[in-house]
Amino acid sequence: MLDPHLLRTELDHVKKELMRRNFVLDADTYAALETQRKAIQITTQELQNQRNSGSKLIGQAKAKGDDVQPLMDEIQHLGDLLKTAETELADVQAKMSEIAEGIPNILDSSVPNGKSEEDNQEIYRWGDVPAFNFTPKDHVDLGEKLKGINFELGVKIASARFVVLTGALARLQRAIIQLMLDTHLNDHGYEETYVPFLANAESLRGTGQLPKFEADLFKASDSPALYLIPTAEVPVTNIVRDTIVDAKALPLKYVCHSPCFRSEAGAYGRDVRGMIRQHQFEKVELVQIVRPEDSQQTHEELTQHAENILKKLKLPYRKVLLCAGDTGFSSSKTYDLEVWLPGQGAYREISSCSNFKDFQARRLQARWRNPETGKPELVHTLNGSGLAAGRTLIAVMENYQDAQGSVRVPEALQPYMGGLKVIEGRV
RNA sequence: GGAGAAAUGGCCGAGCGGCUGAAGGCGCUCCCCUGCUAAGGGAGUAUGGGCUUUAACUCCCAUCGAGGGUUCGAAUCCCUCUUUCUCCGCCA
Repeated sequence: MLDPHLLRTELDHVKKELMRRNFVLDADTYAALETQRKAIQITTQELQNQRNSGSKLIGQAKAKGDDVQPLMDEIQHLGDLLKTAETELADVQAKMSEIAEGIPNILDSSVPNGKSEEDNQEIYRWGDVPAFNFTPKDHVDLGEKLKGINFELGVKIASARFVVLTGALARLQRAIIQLMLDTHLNDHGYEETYVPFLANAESLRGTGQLPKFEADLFKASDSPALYLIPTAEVPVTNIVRDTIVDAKALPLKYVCHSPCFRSEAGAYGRDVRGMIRQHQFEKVELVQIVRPEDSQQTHEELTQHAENILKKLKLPYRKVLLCAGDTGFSSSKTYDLEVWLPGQGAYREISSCSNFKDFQARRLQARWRNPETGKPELVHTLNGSGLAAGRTLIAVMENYQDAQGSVRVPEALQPYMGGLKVIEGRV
């Protein structure tokens, strides 16, 4: 959510900023509501004031034993007026917050203009794209040959966009997750967390998935309303909802492995082959809660932490700064890390690292006590995949394949595979 | 799942329908005092909004788990919900 103060005082500026996202803010409607709100709030509070002071007089008169009836007659009628005013006020406020909750974050000034992924800005590439003296297979063919990835079983047990992993490949995914967790714990100083995989509406509202993107979620229960988490960002960031964090405790650095569930409602026909786009996938998520002045720097560091995993696995990737049109609703600035997939001959997203600044914090009422002002102030929140485990598995398979269709185990993963160096096809 | 009890500031804890945004204690901050320490004395110590076309102060409004209701007036009375605790049952 944006600062209501900003919406009040610099509405035109906000509108102009949001144009970069192709988001059209109905400023006139909002401004009209704001004018109404102000007027109604003033009358409401004036009425409340009259009632309060009148009631106080009655109390005092009663204590003295005076006749109270005339006073009571005087303020009795206020009740109805107040009720009307209060209802009207609540109504206007509800309308305003409905609009406000649907407004995306203002982009950082460093975010380039652009409409779609094509306008994203490549920052740099890392690693050498492997040269094969044979035609590299994609992970679907490799997985079939290695008898470790089975999409038919996913369909049988659940539906399309689910998968069953077995044997060494299932273990390889777990090894990848272990490597990531250990790296973030030991090298990057994160704290491991274990969280609910179902989240309530309030939590999802806090991180920005609700109310606007309910269609992307799986709802698991109606009362209470619970949703399968689309990312660990939701439960982990909500750790600080409605809290005032001690300044000395910042930054909070959490790492969390979790499954993620996405309905992929808008993705019919996209990435139907393979496990690029699944309803359920594993991810290791990094979340940081920081002082506002630190978030810019933290964003760079957090992205670096995700990159370090790719480097440990020696997977070629590129770092991309998302353009205005491709940056997510809650984010002010996002770097994507895209890993090279030989099977597709393309770079594909494997991590997304975002600085939300105070956008989520305001929805979450996540604050810290600034020692300089002594006042509670909003924190900044950031997160990034470090990394998506399913896609990492794919990337390892495709980049480490040989002509026989076997997959070498990257050195960094061998300790987690009981020393196994090569995954070979089996009968 | 059944029965009962409870929910008040950073924490503990009081609170008869009116003078209670809230006693008292602890903690914390500042000041005073005493070589140091300990002890002692004094003052202060919730959040959000009205609120910006200077800001601060004063002022006004809201908030005692949440939401409704009764009333001129609710922390206090009534209803619903949530959560926590105790006992029973069930369970990895």
